[in-house]
Amino acid sequence: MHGRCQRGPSWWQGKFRGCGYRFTVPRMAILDVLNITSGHLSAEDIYMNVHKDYPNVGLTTVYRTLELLVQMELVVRSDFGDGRARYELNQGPKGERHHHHHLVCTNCGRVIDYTDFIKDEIELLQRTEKGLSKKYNFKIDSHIIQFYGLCEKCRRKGK
Amino acid sequence: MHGRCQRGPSWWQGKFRGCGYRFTVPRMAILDVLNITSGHLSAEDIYMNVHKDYPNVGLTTVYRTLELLVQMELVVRSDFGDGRARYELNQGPKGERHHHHHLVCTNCGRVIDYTDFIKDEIELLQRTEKGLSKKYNFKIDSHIIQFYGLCEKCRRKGK
DNA sequence: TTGTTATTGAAAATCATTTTCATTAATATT
DNA sequence: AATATTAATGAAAATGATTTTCAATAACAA
Repeated sequence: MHGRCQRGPSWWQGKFRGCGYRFTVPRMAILDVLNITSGHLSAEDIYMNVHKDYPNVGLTTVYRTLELLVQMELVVRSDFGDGRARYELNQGPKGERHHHHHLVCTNCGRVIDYTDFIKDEIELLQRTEKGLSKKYNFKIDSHIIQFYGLCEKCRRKGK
Repeated sequence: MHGRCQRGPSWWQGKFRGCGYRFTVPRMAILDVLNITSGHLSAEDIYMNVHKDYPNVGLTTVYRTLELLVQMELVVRSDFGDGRARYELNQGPKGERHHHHHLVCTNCGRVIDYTDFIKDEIELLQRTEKGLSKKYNFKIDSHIIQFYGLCEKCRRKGK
């Protein structure tokens, strides 16, 4: 690959230092896992991945770091209704934010990100948000849109 | 009031019997609480309310009954991200279903139901669902739309 | 190199929810 | 109405994700 990645260890380090936090080995390891692995990882998933290379990083630290990363808006936490939170990086390697919503399979738990149709949704959301803000004097900061159903595989299995 | 209520003990009893379930005192008490109290109650909330009149109904039974009611589609379970599930009756006293979405205050936890803009949303959702179903061969059964932010009160307090 | 203090890991605590299991009670049957 | 059947119940224990506690460690400024 040519060129260098705009994100990665040194960028993260700067971000941490800038916020007054220390850039520690466990924190880097956790960010690495999130960066390399695609998908929606649970704290346990992340812990197990980190554990391969850094067996002395504890689960507690994973939770604490994730909390910090969410607060720093480097990571997004989602809840798909299976009793455990899921985490994913908020930004791609170039820093672009992939605003997306989720399709969640209620049978196998698979989560599909989709960015299609987002445009229409955004438009509706903006209208709705404007209307709701006015009517209820409610300041909207964020929203959740999720679809639940059966994924291709589980449909075929006739669940 | 004139006329009689289309919903209530005897109707519920019929529904239960029809499904092959017994209509017990705890189940009636729990439905009563859900019927009388408006809003989004946690299992604990319901337990405490039931407990006033029926001190020997246990929390376990509340959980079990709620699970049953959700499965019977008499009750809707929601998750507002505070670590406990919330429950509300799916139908008003006349049997009408109030399809609504939620505004959740991230400061005080207040939840506002809204039915405005639902028409637009439904339309968009149908389009989106159709598109997503086709593209990902995903059979969509349900969706969640929730807005998070600050309610009027909390805004004034300058949170 | 050293001091300061944020960060860490292990173990214990928390908290909502679920499971277990012996007892009770709703309903069908007599 | 009395009895039998078995679904439903309640108390206590178990579960499982997440949080807290606290003494030890390590990042980084001086």
